[in-house]
Order: sequence, then C-alpha cells, then structure tokens
Amino acid sequence: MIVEVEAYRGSGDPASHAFRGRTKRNEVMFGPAGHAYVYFTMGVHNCLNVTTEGDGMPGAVLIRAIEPTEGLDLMRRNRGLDETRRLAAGPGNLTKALGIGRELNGEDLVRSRILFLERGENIRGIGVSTRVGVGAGKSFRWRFFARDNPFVSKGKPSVRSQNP
DNA sequence: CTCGTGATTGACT
DNA sequence: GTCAATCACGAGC
Repeated sequence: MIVEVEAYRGSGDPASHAFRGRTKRNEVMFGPAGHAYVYFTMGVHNCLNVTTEGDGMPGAVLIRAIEPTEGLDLMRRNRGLDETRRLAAGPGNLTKALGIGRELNGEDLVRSRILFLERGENIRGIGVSTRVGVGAGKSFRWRFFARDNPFVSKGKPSVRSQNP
C-alpha cells in the first residue's frame, strides 16, 4: 500500500528532471501517463515514478514509501534487513525491496503483468509537506503521506515552501 | 533520538 | 567538472 508520494512537473517546477526540457533520461516523463519512470541517483539508488499528464506535458509522481502487505520474506531478502517498518520506507529502499531496476523504465503500468498498481482502501488522514531532498527555493508542498503511518520514510522536508 | 558525513554512478552543463 | 528527487552508519546527546 502506497503511503508516501511526491509530485513533479516539468513546467514551473524547478525541482523536476524535466524542467529544462527533454533529455535521454527523462523522456518517459514526456510520454503518456501511467508508465514507470525509473531513474538512478546518487550513484547508488533507483527511484520509481508513475508518469502523469502525458501528451508532451512532462509529469510524474515519485513513490517514496509503501506499507508492505505481502511478499515480506522476499522483501527482507532483497534488503538484507528484518525490520518491517524500514523495508520500503524511502524511494531507494522501496525499489530495492521490490527488485525494481532501470529495466522497468518506461513499463506500461496499465498493461504490464510485471509491475502494476491495484486499487486499495482509501487512506484516511493525508498529510502535506514540502518535498524531501529538494532545495528550499524549489520546494512546493507536493509531498503527500499517510499521517500516523509508521511506514512513511524519515526524510526531512525542506523548510520553506511556496505553492504555485 | 538527531546530526554529519562518505559512498559511488552517470547525466548534464 | 559538478552534483544529484538517498541511505547507512557512527558520534553525541
């Protein structure tokens, strides 16, 4: 169950990979909505996004944390960690737990049998904050998370914010 | 618990 | 050459 996400857009969002236009890395952000955008960062981690907008309008939602509900053993093995609360708390941890790599970049999440989303219960009590790891000047309050859910990551939002 | 720091690849300027 | 949509770990409180 997804418990923490952040939104990114190309136009008017300096923190977005797509802010300065189309590149080899970010091209799936410019494609149709509902595809996986997987990128590698900090020399170590992959991060999973779901594209939005589409039709030449770049956009994506970064999946930052999930509450594991099944496949716990596999996730523990992938992470080399026992503690359930931290298995998939944080975008890098999440992709490692689920075994998601850049080979899934561009995957059609509507049609794929490998990677897809299912509808679950609506989450009650959604918190809003600035995005994690984004410079203060670029920080819209576009992080959304399940309040009081222990599986949300411990990343610190930046202090200042401005919503367009 | 919080804070500071190093790791390590590759995309972009 | 710069630096990033991060994480783990160790020191200190």
